[in-house]
Amino acid sequence: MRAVNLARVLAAALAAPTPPTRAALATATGTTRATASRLVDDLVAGGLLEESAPDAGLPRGPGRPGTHLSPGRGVAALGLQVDVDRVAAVVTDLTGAVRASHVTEGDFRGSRPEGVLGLLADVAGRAIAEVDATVVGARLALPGIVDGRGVLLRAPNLGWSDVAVAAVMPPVDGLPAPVVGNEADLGAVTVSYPAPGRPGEHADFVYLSGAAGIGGSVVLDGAPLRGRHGWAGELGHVTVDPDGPDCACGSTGCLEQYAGMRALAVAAGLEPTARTSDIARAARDGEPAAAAAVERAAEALGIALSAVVNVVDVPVIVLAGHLREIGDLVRPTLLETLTRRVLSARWAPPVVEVAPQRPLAAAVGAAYAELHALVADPGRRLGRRRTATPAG
Amino acid sequence: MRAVNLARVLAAALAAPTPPTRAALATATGTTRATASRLVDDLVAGGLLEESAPDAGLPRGPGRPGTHLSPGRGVAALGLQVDVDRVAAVVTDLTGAVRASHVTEGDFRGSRPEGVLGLLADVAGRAIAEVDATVVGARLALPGIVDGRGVLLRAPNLGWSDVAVAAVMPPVDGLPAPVVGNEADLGAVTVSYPAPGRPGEHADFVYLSGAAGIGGSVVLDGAPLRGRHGWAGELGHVTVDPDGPDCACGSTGCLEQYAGMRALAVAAGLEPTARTSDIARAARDGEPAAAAAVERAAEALGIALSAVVNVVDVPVIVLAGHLREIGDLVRPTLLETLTRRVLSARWAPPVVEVAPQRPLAAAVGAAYAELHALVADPGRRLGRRRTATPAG
DNA sequence: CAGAATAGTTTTGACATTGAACAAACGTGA
DNA sequence: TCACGTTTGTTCAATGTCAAAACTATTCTG
Repeated sequence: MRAVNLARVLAAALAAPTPPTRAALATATGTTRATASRLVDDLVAGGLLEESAPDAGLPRGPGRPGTHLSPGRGVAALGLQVDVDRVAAVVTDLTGAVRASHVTEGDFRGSRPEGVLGLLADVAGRAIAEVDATVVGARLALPGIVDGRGVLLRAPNLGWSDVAVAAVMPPVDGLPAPVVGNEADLGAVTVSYPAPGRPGEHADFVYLSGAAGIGGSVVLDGAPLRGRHGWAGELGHVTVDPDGPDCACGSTGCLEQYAGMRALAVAAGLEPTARTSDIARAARDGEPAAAAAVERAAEALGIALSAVVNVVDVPVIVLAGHLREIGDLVRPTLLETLTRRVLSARWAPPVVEVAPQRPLAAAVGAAYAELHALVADPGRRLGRRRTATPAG
Repeated sequence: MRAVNLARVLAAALAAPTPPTRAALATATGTTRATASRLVDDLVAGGLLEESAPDAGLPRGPGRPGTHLSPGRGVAALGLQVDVDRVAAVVTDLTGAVRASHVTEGDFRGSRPEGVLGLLADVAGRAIAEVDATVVGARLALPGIVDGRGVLLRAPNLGWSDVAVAAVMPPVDGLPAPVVGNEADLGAVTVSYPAPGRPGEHADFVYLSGAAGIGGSVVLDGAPLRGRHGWAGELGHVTVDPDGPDCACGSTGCLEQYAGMRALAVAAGLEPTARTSDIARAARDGEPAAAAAVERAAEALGIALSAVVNVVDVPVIVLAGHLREIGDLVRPTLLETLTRRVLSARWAPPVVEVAPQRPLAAAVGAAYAELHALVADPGRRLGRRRTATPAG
């Protein structure tokens, strides 16, 4: 099927670390130069790829130099994000460049969805207006449990329940309503793919995103594990100690009660709304309460994550969100706990990393995810382009 | 691509609950009757499908009756299994019928791999000799951690480490060395597929296999979750209580220390080698120690499994192996614990089931898995069959 | 027994891929 | 400087698969 090959060629072009030639794509996809060339022509005509001038200092040798192909800058996607303290919209093209970015801050705890999603549509409209590219889709990252049909079932920190985004959010610039996804799942996309379609350093890892609560995503082979209903990755409520403190979810001893920002602040003897940087500073300064709180969080993280690694065999942990700031503080104890409690640690030592600094990671990941949907089926956008029949 | 359609037609034929006709396969796969018919012809010629007489009491109506297609009985696979107390070999064909089955009992704790694998080759040879079908492959289920290249890294209850099966096991009847897999992963195959290629009641579930230790497999979309190295599903060593009893693995409070058969027997006040049925009987008879042990196991299972469900969103639990026999005893507490500790329980109530009684489930699942590999790529077996060109 | 309905086959045409040949563009070395 | 090798990209005929439609076969219905 042509659609399959089209997708494979485009994927190979985006995955290449440096702009490849038609011939390179042919060998990468396993087809002949003839077919690869024809497919590339269609992709260029559709704006998904661009022929870049061979000016750059790329490696040269004998033979005819090829024309190098870069991701097209004419197609882009809209990524949206709602947090407890801001709404944001970014527009990203196939090169991964953030072409526009708008944020509105606020306090959205216990807010009404109508108002917040109205604000979101506002920043989204402004972001799109700035960009000279066709926006192929929109995706929204929400800090909560989302069902398969675009309904947010529950976002505890926003205080939202059963929000049908498509029905509540005003339409943006003629685009269809955004696809809705989990904030951690979409944030993880920016780690598995530093740019759309370009694989990053890790393809298998656990992404732990500390925000108001603790969200997680298990990434396997570059794709977030979804599970039966798409609710996989709820690491915040894994039981760390069955006799531990009560949690708002109705259980006891959940990870969030040890490593959640609020719990951490209280245990450190600070205001419940203290910022993570304050907790980190106090711990680094040797304040006993803060240091003990961080240590306890590290061990709790180790217990919860060892369960994850035992069950899904993903020995790389990426700490993101607010957990980035205490990453180096928790790493030693976390690693030690993992090594002790993970059965396969002997053969695959656990790795703990801090996510690269990336503003609005969830929104950017949402845009990438939407672009990935395009890359998986380029034929849809190019249409049934028939072979150029000479008029006659 | 023709290979893809060939696989789709065969998969549809196997998935159908009742022998479908060519026309039914055409609509099921979305192709036209013409193509489906041609592909079916090739599959019948290759022995992968059989035209069954339309004698049976299948639904009849107006129109020309079609010829119904059943899985071919001419191709089969060899499934092997090594436990602490037996080795077994089964030969299964595409209909799912066990055509031959041989078992040799023994005590293989702390055994030497050479001897046991020799016994295994022996029963395998006898099983193959009985069957009049071409055996397309062999797969071996082992109770331990297996790497991607057919090496058993560690099977604690057998006492084996770093066993390269292909190098140690004598060849069986000219077959290539068996593919090696985890016992729980392969046992789970028989639950997701009651017959090769035929989807069962659940496509997403956690399979918990109690043998000497506790093995597990997380099945998503019919396929066991493999993870980065293929070691996913090690549920036996998920931490239930960080302050719990020491485990042989070096950690503390592992699930195996509560729900493993040995731990259960000791907690019930019986011999460490007591049979599960004895424990179950004692608990049912109201012996306090036994009842308390089972209750403790149920809660431990609930804590460990709630972590699994939170992380991978698979709300169906299937208890297999020795856990089958205490299934009804642990179910109430297990369900209650899951409901309390699983965040999404409100929207998807957990389900706990007992696996259907199936002798040598792991070996049968191993054979099925090998047949699935064939179904995924039927072209490999059929060869480059060219269109029937009339001689001339 | 005519007609409707469904199953399966044959034929024809469209289309994508392959393979080979060919033109284009560059470096190398005599 | 110029022939030669080398690599890129395109063109063209051949091949194979699928889709659409027409056609045959076989049953049930009235």
